[in-house]
Amino acid sequence: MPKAPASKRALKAPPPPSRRSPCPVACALDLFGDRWTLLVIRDLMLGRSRFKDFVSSPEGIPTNILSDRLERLLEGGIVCQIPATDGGKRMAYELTEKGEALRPILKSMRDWGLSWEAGTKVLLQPV
Amino acid sequence: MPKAPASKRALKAPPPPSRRSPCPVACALDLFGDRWTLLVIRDLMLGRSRFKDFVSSPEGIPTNILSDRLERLLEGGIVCQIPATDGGKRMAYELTEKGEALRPILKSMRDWGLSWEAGTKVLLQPV
DNA sequence: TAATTTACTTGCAAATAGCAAGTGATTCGT
DNA sequence: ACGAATCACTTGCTATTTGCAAGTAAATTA
Repeated sequence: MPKAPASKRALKAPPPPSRRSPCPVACALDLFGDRWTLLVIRDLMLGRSRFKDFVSSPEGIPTNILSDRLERLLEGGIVCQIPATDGGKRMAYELTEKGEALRPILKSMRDWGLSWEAGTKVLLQPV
Repeated sequence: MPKAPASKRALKAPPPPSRRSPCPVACALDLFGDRWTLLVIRDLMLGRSRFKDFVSSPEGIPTNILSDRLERLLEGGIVCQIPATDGGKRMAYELTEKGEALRPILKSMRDWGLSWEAGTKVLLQPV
């Protein structure tokens, strides 16, 4: 088996009920308002599901950050773990219904970037 | 006049063309992938336009962070400055067309939060 | 014109990010 | 079945960023 999930000491996850406000946007940003989380979710939406897949995305997320973000996404109910399809003992990550519901956000971000940021283009293809 | 805009030393803005990848999502996150920027944009979309308005939003953004974020948004072409409507000498911030184009992102984030995060509710009303 | 408000800056401690180098299971190749 | 490679992480360390509290100076108000 792989090692136990990310320890609490490595990169601290904030105690869950410390919302800055009841605003739905603020609350969403408490969950994924950082430079990396939505890129992992992007990868999941394109069918990537394994730790190594996220690591090998073009942005090069550091592995300790990835561990922390996956842990937060699990705690937030946005992803879950399932047995990998290769029949082995390793696990894969998958979006929950709550995570799938983020798709319009990612789509509108992609559209905005393509429209307003010169030189951007879709490079990752669905699996 | 108020003091000159935020200095470069206070909180460093990254050299513009250091994109992590040409992905439109990654590029968008380079501009507003943090806990505060989209809250300022939310306020702007609701008609707030002055420094003090952003400071008095319920999340309580620290003023040094706000200065830094406004500076980045100006550099990124997402906001601009215009004379405040009160006829005085002070300036107000306003979304550019590029900034206005972020509206679908904010809307989908609000909808997601309202649907999936218990206890969230719209609290800020348009001016 | 004195007091208040606005729009910031500065200094500092604490938290977070990110790099490089492990570590120990699992899987692959032969 | 055994060694080598891969996978999914953790650890240690430094650099950067955050966020609080306390200024500061111009603009506005009384």
